[in-house]
Amino acid sequence: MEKLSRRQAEILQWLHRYVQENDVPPTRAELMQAFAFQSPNAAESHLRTLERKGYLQLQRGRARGIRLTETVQQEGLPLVGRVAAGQPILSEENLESYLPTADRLFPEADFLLRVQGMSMRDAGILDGDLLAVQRCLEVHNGQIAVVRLDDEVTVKRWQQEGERLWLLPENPDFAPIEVDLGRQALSVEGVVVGLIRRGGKL
Amino acid sequence: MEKLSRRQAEILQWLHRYVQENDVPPTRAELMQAFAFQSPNAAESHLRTLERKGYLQLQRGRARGIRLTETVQQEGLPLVGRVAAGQPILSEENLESYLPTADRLFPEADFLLRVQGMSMRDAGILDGDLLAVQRCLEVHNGQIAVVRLDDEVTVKRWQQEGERLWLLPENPDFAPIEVDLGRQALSVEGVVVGLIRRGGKL
DNA sequence: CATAAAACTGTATAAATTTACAGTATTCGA
DNA sequence: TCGAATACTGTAAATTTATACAGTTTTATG
Repeated sequence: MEKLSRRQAEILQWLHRYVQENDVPPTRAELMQAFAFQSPNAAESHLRTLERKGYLQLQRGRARGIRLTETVQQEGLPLVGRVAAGQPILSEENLESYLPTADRLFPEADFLLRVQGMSMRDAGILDGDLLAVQRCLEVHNGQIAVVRLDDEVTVKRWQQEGERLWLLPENPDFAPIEVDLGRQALSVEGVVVGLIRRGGKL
Repeated sequence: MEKLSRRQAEILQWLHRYVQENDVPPTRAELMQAFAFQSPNAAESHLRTLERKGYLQLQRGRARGIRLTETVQQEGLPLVGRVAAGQPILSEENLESYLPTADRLFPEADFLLRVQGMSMRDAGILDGDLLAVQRCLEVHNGQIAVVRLDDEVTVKRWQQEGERLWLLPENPDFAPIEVDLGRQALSVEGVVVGLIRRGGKL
């Protein structure tokens, strides 16, 4: 979406608050008053600009016919299922669905990942759970990380000492993975900041 | 709130849908068209009636100045923390806070309960987790139930054979609880239908 | 530096919208 | 059965609102 000038962003923000508070979008005159414009056309042209840039939609010939575009209102989080080899984790192929409103519960999260397997059982992470993941470059010891190793995405607890990294499962049936960061390619997809479990198997 | 006639309810419902779909309340003329009235005053007087009965608020002299009263729109779920003895689980005293939008993730749930203790660890339920609970009267074997026993609220897996009930923890460090339904008072608060875990200890 | 876009003033008017007034027929509770 | 409330028709302003047109000044941007 095309970038907004400072003034335009200011006006868009005001529009949001106005609708929030009044349940009705404002008129040109009201926008004019709020910003102390001397002309209704100042309001009009700002609205036209915001429409052109895709932030709202004007319904011609209707009083207060201003529709704020969805994307600005609430986003939700994309849900990543089975991760295809070689694909970026948030690519179309991996997108299983989309949970609206999930971003409200986990404001820091960037996406949700469906857990496969029981290797983190003792950390309270079961097969089928959805992990809220925040993208990041660095992981601190003790955090649970989502990493890609040999084109496989895995969730493990991070334990690093210099170049030596252990990816620790939380289940005695699984063995820790040892990684030499100097030799092996490993990419960090993010850290786990939350969990959602839904439905039947409970 | 004063009762609505069939026609009035019909109109209120239409108003709700209209706002939902258009982000703007309708004009008298639009309401008139939708119901095939021959006069805008039919719309006007219906709106006045609905206002008098408290279902909406008309902003005089403003185009589309119709505010629908915030009906108890089940937005979000109440979060129950420590449950006080003798109090109904959803009473004011027990309400810790309120998670807006959580109802979207767990449509069947009636409230959230903060878990205390590790007795359900092996079911992936850890101390501090939030359980989405659906109120119900009956629990089936194998479901995880929220029950009140001797004025204490506890979360356990349900295993019943006739009058004999076992409340099974999912952690070898805890002992099962045996209940004789004929003798002991036990009230079912609901069954677990989901789980939310947030933040740091991950 | 030229040119476009941004950010306005100022005026005017057509169209949209609210809202008052004057009725009629029907239903419903007391 | 009587009055009030419901559910409308029909008309006509008064007011609100959108929006076109004609400008000016400032700020980015290639």
